[in-house]
Amino acid sequence: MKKHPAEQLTEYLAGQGLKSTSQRDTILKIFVDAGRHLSAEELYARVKKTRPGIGYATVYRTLKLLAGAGMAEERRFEDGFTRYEFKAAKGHHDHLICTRCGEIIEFENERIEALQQDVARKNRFLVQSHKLELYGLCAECQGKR
Amino acid sequence: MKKHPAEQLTEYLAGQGLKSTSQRDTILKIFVDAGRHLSAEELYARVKKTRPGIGYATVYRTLKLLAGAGMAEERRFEDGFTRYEFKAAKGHHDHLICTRCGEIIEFENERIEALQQDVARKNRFLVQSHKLELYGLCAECQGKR
DNA sequence: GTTATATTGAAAATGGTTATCAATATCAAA
DNA sequence: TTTGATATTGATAACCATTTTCAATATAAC
Repeated sequence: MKKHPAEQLTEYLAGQGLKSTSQRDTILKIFVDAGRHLSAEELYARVKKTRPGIGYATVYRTLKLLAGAGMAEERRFEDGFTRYEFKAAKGHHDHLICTRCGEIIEFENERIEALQQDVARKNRFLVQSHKLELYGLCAECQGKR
Repeated sequence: MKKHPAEQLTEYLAGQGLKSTSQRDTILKIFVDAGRHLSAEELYARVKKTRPGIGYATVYRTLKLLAGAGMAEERRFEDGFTRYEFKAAKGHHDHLICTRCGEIIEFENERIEALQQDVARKNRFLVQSHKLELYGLCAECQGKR
């Protein structure tokens, strides 16, 4: 019984004593519809098309808010850009990142996850989160020299 | 038959038509001696103690130079800081990062590496490099609530 | 030594992100 | 529904790590 992102946000805001605004609803909708791995700038560009009045700062603020609400995840890739990913109920996944065209492919591998736990255990380390990124060339870009 | 970092750098510079300077030698020495995972700022602070005359920009420039020479590796962790790691001949390794005290533990696991290749193969992806970071609490910090 | 040019240090510039602040919108209470 | 306390917004300034600029200086080849 999954809730729509919109109500999820509304409930979060109410619970925190924060207010619902049309800006937040708009940004969330565009963020969710856009798919994943958007930078603040990319999101801002899309938001502008629908609601030119919305400011840069509001996009940043909303992204932080969503991250706080557990609805978005902040990730820094090696290219130096911070991207946000809509966080549905689905489990953790990692990324293949094409260094040529920028394509990002998601994957999951529970055997890798299990081995990570082994490593952590050996180091008496309690894992809270992890990040695995494989950088290289996607199938298409391998042909392009 | 491994070369000293100093000569390694000298050879690289000569090969590129660049010049050896006392600043570069000093920064390299301090960087190598300091151990790993230094931010530019941390390195600058250490350099200042020995050679107060050396400027901020020169430290940044030298770090980039070393990265270009394959003697240093640039890494962006989730805390937002870029750190540099001296890159000896030793193989690739990954990191356990304590979110409380900042400690960074290195590890290697060839089974994980092998599984990564499997994942890449399935996606027809050619891996050039990768990054695996486990964030959590180190043994010491687990006790500290 | 001369000379061409790479390098340096200081300061200004850059670029992504965050803080400031007056104007405005939201929501609960009256 | 009007009011009032306060959260939010948009524009802009501020931040901060990193990079660039530029005149002065050091280096390496001649």
